[in-house]
Amino acid sequence: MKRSQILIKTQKEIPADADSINASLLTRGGFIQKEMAGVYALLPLGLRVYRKIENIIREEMNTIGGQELLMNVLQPKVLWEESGRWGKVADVMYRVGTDVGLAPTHEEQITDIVRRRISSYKDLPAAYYQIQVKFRNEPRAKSGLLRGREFLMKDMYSFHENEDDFKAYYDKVAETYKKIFSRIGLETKYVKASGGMFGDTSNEFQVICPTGEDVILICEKCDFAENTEISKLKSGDKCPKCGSSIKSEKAIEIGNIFPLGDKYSKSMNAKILDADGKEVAMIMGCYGIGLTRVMAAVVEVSHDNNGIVWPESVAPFKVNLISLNKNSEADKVYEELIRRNIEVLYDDRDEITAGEKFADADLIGCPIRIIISEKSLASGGAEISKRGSQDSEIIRISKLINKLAN
RNA sequence: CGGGGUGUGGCUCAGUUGGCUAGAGCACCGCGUUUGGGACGCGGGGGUCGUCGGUUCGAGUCCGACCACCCCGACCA
Repeated sequence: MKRSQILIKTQKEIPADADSINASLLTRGGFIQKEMAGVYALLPLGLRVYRKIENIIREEMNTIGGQELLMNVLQPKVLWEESGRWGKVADVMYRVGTDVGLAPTHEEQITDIVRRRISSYKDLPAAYYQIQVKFRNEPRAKSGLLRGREFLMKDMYSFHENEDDFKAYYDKVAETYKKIFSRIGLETKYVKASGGMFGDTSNEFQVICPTGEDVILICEKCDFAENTEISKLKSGDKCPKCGSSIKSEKAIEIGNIFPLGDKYSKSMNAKILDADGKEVAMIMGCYGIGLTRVMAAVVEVSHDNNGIVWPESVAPFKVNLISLNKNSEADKVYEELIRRNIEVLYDDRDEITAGEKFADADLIGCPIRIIISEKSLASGGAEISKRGSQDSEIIRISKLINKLAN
């Protein structure tokens, strides 16, 4: 993609209403545009990052047998009355007229879909997921993409004939979540937490970060971790698992998995016949990842004074190619990269000073920067450097493409 | 939803005790000079000063209501 053709308008100034690092850098870099509190549009650059995250999640969900489907934003009141949540979630659910609401989550609808199609233990276990927009009327939206009123989420729901089967799948999902976040470049803690809307305990995936809203207690040695909202421990206590010291850390919750038991299957009459011909309520679990929140979390933990430092797996482009002094060599390299399917953002703009191109490249944060200029050509080729590193080297143009291809 | 703060070109802001054609920087358009860390000169375009009402000879400026955004709290599937 040529820089002169893509809709990016970087800005030097921090937006007056940017309340967080992610809002500031993503806005300045041209990834997002705020429309109102908690509502952001993904611009072409932001959408590219979002798609990378989405594809990683989709791939991993498919690997553990998740079947993708797409449910609805508009939710009928009658369904939510069945589960008894129409009144309960009134605060977070946007209403459209008197009988319709905008979906903040989809337990009701997935249960409705499954109960009308599955009536035998032979069809279980099963897991269904979607990647879709959610609406939650947050009393106070804040922190850019971290707490929005409209946001993108992957939510999966699993159905089982018994608790044991559910538990095995739950653990499998937890493992897969770890893998997903690690592929995205985020190190997570697996944290015991309250069930929030559902009342039971749940497990959260937290990224330790000073700008996080949550406070978690973690063991310095082992993997013990609890959210302070449910923990009886405090910083300095002994770890109940290994006896080491517990410390508290601020963190961002990017994923949350819940055992739902038979809460929805019972209230909504989602039953199957088991092997003995006995009618039982299905056991359910639900598993969420906030995609836009993940995007924000990456920025919160991976940036420097000059801008974002994207992990390669979710970077909008792998390479940021910069041409100085208008030269045909850079054009040729660009064409070759495109031909070889290497994602490249080519800063081909004339009448833009070198400093401005460098500043833009740092702000946008692609992992690899290549400069082709009179100076670089005179020293033997192209200058290549990694975002976040001061080091750079000159590489012959003939070798450049192969180096980038792997 | 309680307490506080802020609303002035696309962005960041200035605007004195109310005073006549509302400013700067960035961005944008034109011409020229520049070209390895957010260049410079000259010339341009772009504004219902959040909205509505009030006070006044006169309101960006004072008063009231409302709206929006931000902060602290409550809330957070």
